[in-house]
Amino acid sequence: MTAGSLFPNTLMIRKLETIFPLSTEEKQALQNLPIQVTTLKAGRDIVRVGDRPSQCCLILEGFTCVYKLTSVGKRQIIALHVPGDIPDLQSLHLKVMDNSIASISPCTVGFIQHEDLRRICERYPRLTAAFWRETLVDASIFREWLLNIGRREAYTRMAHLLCEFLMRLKAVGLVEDDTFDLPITQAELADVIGTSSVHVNRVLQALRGDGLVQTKGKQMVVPDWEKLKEAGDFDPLYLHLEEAGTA
Amino acid sequence: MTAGSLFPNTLMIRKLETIFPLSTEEKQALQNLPIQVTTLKAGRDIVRVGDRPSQCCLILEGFTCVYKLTSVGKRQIIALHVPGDIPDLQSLHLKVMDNSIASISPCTVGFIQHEDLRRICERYPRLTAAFWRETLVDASIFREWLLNIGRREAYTRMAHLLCEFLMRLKAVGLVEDDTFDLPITQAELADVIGTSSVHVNRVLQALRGDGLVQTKGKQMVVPDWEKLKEAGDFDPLYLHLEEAGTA
DNA sequence: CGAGTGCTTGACACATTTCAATTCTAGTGG
DNA sequence: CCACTAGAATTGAAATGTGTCAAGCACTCG
Repeated sequence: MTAGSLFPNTLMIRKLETIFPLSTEEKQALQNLPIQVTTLKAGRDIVRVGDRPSQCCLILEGFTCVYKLTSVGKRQIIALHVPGDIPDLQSLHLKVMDNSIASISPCTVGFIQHEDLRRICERYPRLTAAFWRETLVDASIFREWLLNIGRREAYTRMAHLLCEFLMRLKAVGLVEDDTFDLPITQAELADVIGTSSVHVNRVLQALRGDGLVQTKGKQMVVPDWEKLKEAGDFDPLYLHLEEAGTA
Repeated sequence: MTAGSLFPNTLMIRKLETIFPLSTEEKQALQNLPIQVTTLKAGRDIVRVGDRPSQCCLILEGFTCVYKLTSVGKRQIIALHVPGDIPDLQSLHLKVMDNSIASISPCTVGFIQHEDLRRICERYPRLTAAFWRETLVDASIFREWLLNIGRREAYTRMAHLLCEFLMRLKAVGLVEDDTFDLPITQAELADVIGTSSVHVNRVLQALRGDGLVQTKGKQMVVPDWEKLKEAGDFDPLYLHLEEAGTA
């Protein structure tokens, strides 16, 4: 699963291209973007609240999360990002970070300078649109998470999250036989769905008991996609994957 | 409070201009945007999930909300919008609406065709940036709401919401003497902060009892901003108002 | 003045949190 | 290769925030 090892930017190109085909020139421009690749252990901050970054961070391998803290130290994970995502693309236009970003699993990430991104956006307006759209899909996921956390109970929330993960990982080729890696701790899952880790544990047991998921260590198996979808009240519309290629 | 009555677009221009000054040409282009103005009663849908709009909706007067429904009919309000906002700007790049938008109070709204917006974005890249930024601020608010709903209890959530409202309404000149109109039902407030209307009622009583807000009908008075801020665990960073004009 | 809608209140049910202890697991160094 | 250990998962029991139900009250508007 060493996605995009030859050219780190390939992952990003493939993803942007699912929206509308890119010209050779546009692809070339993306391919030539200078990118500085780094590896990280799990649980390391990549960007912090209050930072004024001059670069964006492209996930190449592993998982990262966007999180915020309450003044009493409670953590809410706002978003999970998988290879191909740019979790702080917003920083291109919002000077100060209003959230932190951390690695959840060991990660490879690449940093791209804002100025370089701005340059190719100026030259290729369609790339601007593509990047803009990326941030809009992120926002759409936030909206669904708000519904999920605000109006569904923990069992459903968790099922919903698993559905989303399955679909998003499938989209980047990280699912085989309804099985995917979920290198994330129960305490972290709790921070995602806004409950306690104890409750996450119980909810996962219930889901397993109902035959909706099986766990093999860090691996998740979804034996019955339709059943999980129903349990999670899941409609993939908000991921805006369908409309890809319909430009 | 008939904001922007002469030229409906003026409101939008004023808001975009808080980010960086616009050239006469850019302002002219915005001013000339064809816009179709309509008035609405409270509680009317403006756009619905599944729609594929060919226009965006600019709020001129009144309040609107973005909402989503659970399959069992529970509603979560994802966002509240005030005059000057464009709640479905996302539709410029996401074909299918993943949420609905409704008026909360009687409203005046203006519709702007996507093609017109696209045209001036092509011609004036800085306007693209400005619109993009608008959607990024929306997303930032989603993030804060996720923290709010996921990790704070109802009392704090409500205080936080009031803080946000006060600041956002101040930014568009709709606050006088720490007083602002909140033409929104308790049931709707419940849908905003993800609780029941009964609980909203009790929480509001508690806030009043603690001297954090006073209510005069539909009006809200905030006698002690610092105290409310603390009660709401509120830090305005996420609204990205400060950095305006620092271009 | 009636009617409807929104607000308020009380009592009870229940999902979820918190605390605390125990078991399991993976990674480390000897 | 095994003992050791820190972190993660699991379990139980009690505390609590919040939802639900149901009824009464109070506006507002025609």
